[in-house]
Amino acid sequence: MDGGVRKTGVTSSQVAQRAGVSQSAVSRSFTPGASIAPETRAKVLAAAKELGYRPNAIARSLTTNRSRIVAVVMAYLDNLFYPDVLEQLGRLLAKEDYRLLLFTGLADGDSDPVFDQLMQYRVDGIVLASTSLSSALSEECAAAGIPVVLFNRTTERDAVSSVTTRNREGGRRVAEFLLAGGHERFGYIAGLESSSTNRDRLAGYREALAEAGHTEILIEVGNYDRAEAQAAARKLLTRPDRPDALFVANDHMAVAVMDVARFELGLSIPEDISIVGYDDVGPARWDAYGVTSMSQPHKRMVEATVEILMSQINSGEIEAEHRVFNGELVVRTSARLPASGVVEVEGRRVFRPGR
Amino acid sequence: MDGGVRKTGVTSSQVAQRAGVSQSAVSRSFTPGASIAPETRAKVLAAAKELGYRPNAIARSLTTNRSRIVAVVMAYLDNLFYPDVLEQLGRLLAKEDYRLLLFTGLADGDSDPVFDQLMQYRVDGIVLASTSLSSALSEECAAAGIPVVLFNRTTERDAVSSVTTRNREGGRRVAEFLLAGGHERFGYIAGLESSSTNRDRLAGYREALAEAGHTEILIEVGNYDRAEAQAAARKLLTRPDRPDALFVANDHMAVAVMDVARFELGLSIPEDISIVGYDDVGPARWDAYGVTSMSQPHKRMVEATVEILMSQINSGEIEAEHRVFNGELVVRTSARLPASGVVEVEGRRVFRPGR
DNA sequence: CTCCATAATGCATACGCATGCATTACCGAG
DNA sequence: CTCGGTAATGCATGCGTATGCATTATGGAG
Repeated sequence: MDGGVRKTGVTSSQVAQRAGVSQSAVSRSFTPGASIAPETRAKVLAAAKELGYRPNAIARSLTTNRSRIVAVVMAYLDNLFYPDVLEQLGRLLAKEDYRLLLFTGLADGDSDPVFDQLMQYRVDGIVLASTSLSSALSEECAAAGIPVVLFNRTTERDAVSSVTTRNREGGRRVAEFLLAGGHERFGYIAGLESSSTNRDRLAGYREALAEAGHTEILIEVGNYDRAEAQAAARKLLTRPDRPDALFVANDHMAVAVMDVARFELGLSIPEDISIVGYDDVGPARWDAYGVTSMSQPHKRMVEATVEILMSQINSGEIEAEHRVFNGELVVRTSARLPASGVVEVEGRRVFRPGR
Repeated sequence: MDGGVRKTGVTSSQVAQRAGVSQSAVSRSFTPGASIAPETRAKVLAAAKELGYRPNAIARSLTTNRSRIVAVVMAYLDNLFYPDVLEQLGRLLAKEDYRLLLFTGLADGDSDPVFDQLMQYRVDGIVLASTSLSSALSEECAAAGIPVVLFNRTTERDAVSSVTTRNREGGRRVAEFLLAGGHERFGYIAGLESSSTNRDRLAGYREALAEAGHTEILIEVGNYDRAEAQAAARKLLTRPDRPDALFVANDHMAVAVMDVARFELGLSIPEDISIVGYDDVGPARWDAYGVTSMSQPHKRMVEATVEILMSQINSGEIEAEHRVFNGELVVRTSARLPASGVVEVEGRRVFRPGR
């Protein structure tokens, strides 16, 4: 089970010998801004090329105490929102000369199980997408000087930064849209109930509905899972008092719900029921669904995430920073249109209720 | 731009001092199978816990010459096939106590740009999904003793293992299915033309059609991209001699094509045109699409990938291994049914032409 | 032509851990 | 009671790089 003899690579000393210089000179040749004569550097680079030398990032990390690796913990990869985020995250981190160590395959909620792994690799930063971290571990990170950014989740704890959108306002906006559309019976298909994102969206939705006199919301839980969302939809949509307006906590579940509504239950959308989702993710935009959905500006969110990381890594100051973005209700065909409030902005139809 | 003073973590020497033992003893306490007295180990672990010690994986890598990191290079994350693969890859690697370093955001074709990065981190293995590697670099890996596995691509080069399905046979099967359905005019929407996967699928398709006397295939190129595939579909489907049978190189493009066919061109599927895809990926199974598609057993493919990696890492023998799996044509509603050959297997309807 | 400031280079060491080797402790057999 | 064998432990060193410090080379000013 272990006979592997990995050939040890070319070292800086070997290059040094070849080039007739010291190991230090080799090191400096690969360090931007180091004090090294151009011709020496040229000699070194030539020798390095001949030998196929590449600096050993592992050894470098040992001395610099910087790994140039950012850990990303991500769940729900079957929700295209996250692969999108992942791809851009990888791109931006690469631009900053950082690598991305991915941890996946665990559920939402607590990332504690993988925490040891992260720490062992002395990552320079941590991004937790669609998941959170226990209070004890957050503080351990802060103590160790490792910046942590929650993506699309929040927590009240300090020392942990976050990047989110105004989910409460988003929920309100959805309610206003559905109310303006003249709907009467409101439903909600929840994500993971413990997630801040889900709680806030529901809170805003409920709030705005209550202000309009609608205090009853039919709720089922989908846990951000396609199959569970479909089961929830079956329950909700076969009731005698079936809602005529349904807010689904994200698009990943919304398209699943639409499949059930249309193909299992034979409902017409939006004639029989209006459906509004969240995220404005790929499939929601596809013609077969055309989900009316609260968009999240994920590009800017990822940019903010990387900005926070880089700033904290470079300054060494771990001060929790909370970036909150605005969403926009993108209007498509999955929900009845209100008489007014739908406007065209930058090629998209969005809902902006008049004041 | 750099004032960060990362607090250096707790070291094994500190733990040793605390526990009143040597640094070696601490190291051995964390090394399974090492010679260490149970009570000594207990003392060490206690001290380690008090101090919050975690072995430094970076330093360990330096001495063991093993990073326990596998690099994964992956393109097309917007095609759910790949996130699926990624998730499982992460899961299986974690089970083997390996970490996953992700490189993404680059196009199909050549992974050379990120190659330096990989090598600098002395990864123990490399998985190239939906992309390939130049011949020179492949050999460099082999020379360095780093196993490389191509996932869903092949190459004639030695020293590089691969995991694929029988794409040629898959293409044939699709052709047979469409022929059995009585179609007359055949089209193909290609993926990236330089990819082995695309070439093989088309070759099999063309071969089987030719055997049946159909030598003309209308071909447009979609490059595995949604927008390009839709543009290709518009061209192909507005021709006067529009095909009545269309094979699309993967499902990611197939659903895009269906959207164009149905919602832009008002075609009925499968009445006006039959569409067959490849991969049997998430959206293809959704009721709104119901794509008839060649499935790829991605779970087993990922398992094989990890098996190859582990075997080569542990043995140190880098001998190219090629694992080839069989697909199955899963029959849904996007293509006209043939009179015979569709059978029910394990809850799925598949096409298995009689001999 | 001399002298000094600066750039370039080498030397030596540290980073945190694993591991071969030597040493010590321990236990059972004779 | 002695001896040999094994388990447990410590010591010392190496892994490949970065970097502070000392030293040497260089070039320009006076």
